[in-house]
Amino acid sequence: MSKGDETRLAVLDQAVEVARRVGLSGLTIGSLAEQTQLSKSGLFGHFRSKEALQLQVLDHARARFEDAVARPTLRAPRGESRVRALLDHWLAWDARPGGCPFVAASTEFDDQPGAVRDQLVRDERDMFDMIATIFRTGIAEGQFRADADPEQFAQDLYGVILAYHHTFRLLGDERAEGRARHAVEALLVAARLTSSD
Amino acid sequence: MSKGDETRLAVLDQAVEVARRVGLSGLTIGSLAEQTQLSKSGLFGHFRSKEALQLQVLDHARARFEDAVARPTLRAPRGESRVRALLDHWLAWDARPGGCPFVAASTEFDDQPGAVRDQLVRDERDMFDMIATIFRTGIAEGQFRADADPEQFAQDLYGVILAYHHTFRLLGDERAEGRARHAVEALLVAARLTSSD
DNA sequence: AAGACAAAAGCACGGTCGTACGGAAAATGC
DNA sequence: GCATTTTCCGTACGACCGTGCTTTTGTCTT
Repeated sequence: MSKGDETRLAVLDQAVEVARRVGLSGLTIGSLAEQTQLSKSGLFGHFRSKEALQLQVLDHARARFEDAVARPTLRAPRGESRVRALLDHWLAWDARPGGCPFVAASTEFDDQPGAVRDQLVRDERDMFDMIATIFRTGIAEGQFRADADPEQFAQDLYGVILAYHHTFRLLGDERAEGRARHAVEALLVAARLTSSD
Repeated sequence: MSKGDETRLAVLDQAVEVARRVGLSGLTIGSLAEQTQLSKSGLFGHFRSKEALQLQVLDHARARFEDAVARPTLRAPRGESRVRALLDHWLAWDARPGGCPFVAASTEFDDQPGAVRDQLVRDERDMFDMIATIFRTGIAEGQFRADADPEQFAQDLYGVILAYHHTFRLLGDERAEGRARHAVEALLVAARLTSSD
C-alpha cells in the first residue's frame, strides 16, 4: 500500500468518527485536516472535491458496518439466533460515540438530491435487504411462519433500532436497550410457528 | 400584535419549513432573509443570535406539532381509536415536505451539548410522555392489559414512526405507510385484553 | 545514487457565515 | 400631526468555507 493510500485511509478513519457526530455536511475539510495533522490542501489533494470525500466516507463507514455488524451476524445459527445476533451487534454499533453515521447522514440528505443521497439510498436499501434475507432464511429453516412478510419484518426491526438510537442517544434512557430487546422478542413470538402449524 | 411580532412569526413559519429540509444548523440567516424578503441584518435584529433563532424555531415547530398531531388526537375516543388517530396524524405530519423537523434536529444535536439540545430533549421527552399517557388512558378504559408497560409501548410506537420516516422519505417506498399501520395493529393486538382476562 | 514521480505544504481567491453599529424609514402613542 | 419608539436596511468586520496553483518535500525505481 502506497503512502498516499495509507494517509487517505487514516483520514477516512477519522472522518467516519467525525461524521457520526456532526454528519456529512458538518464534516469540514479544515477541521479534518487539523485532526489528522495535515494541511488543508494536503488533505484536499487526496479527494478532489468535498462530495468525493463524502462518498468515500460513506464507503468507509459501510465497510466498518460490515465488519462490526453484518459479518459477525452471519456467523450465528440461522433463524431466531441470527436475528438476535443482528440486534446485538447493531445496538453495539449504534451505541458507539456519535451513534450510527448512516442515521445521521440519512436525515441530513433525505431531501438533498445528488450523488451522496443516491449512495445513501443504495446502502440503506442493502441494510433492509439484509434484514429481510435473514428473516427469509429463518422461514426456510422452518422457524418462522411461511406467510410472514420479510419486508414487514425488516421495517419493524429497523424501527426498533431507530427508536433505540433516539431514545438512548438523545434522551439517555438506560432502559432503551432492554425495551429494544423486548420489542424484538415480541416480533419473534409473532413470527414463530405455532403448534398448530 | 405589533408589526415586529408579525414579521417574526412569518420568519419562523418559513424557518420551520426550511429546518425540515436542512436541519437547524443548515438553517442560515442569509438564505432565510432572502426567502422572507428581509435584509440579513433586519432579520437578525428579531433574534439576537443564531442560537436564539434555533430555539424559537423549535418552539414554533412544537406549536405546529401540537396543532397538527397532539390536539386532534385527543379528540378521538380513548383507547385503540386514539392510538390509531395518533398514528394517522403523525404519519401525515412526517409526510409533509421535508419530514419532521424534530427528527432532523434530533440526529443533528444528539451529540452537541447546549441550549438547543436541552430544549430538544424536553420536547422529545414530552412526545414520549404523550404516547405513554394515551396508552395509560387505554388501560384505564379497560381496553388494554393492565400489566402492559406504557413506556415500552411508547418506544415501540415511536420506532414504527421513525421507520416510516426513514423508509418513506429516503427510500421512497410507498408501502412504508401500510407497514407502519400493520405494525401498530400488531402492537394493539398484543396490548389488547384477551378473553380470559 | 539519481532521476522520476507522488505527496504534502504554502498561499491566495471568491464566497458565505454570524454578528455589530449607525442611520433611514415606518409604525405607534399622544 | 408631531414625537418617540420600533423596525428595517446598508455596510462592514473577522472567521472559515471549498477550491485552485505553485513550490517544496518525500518516496519509490532503477
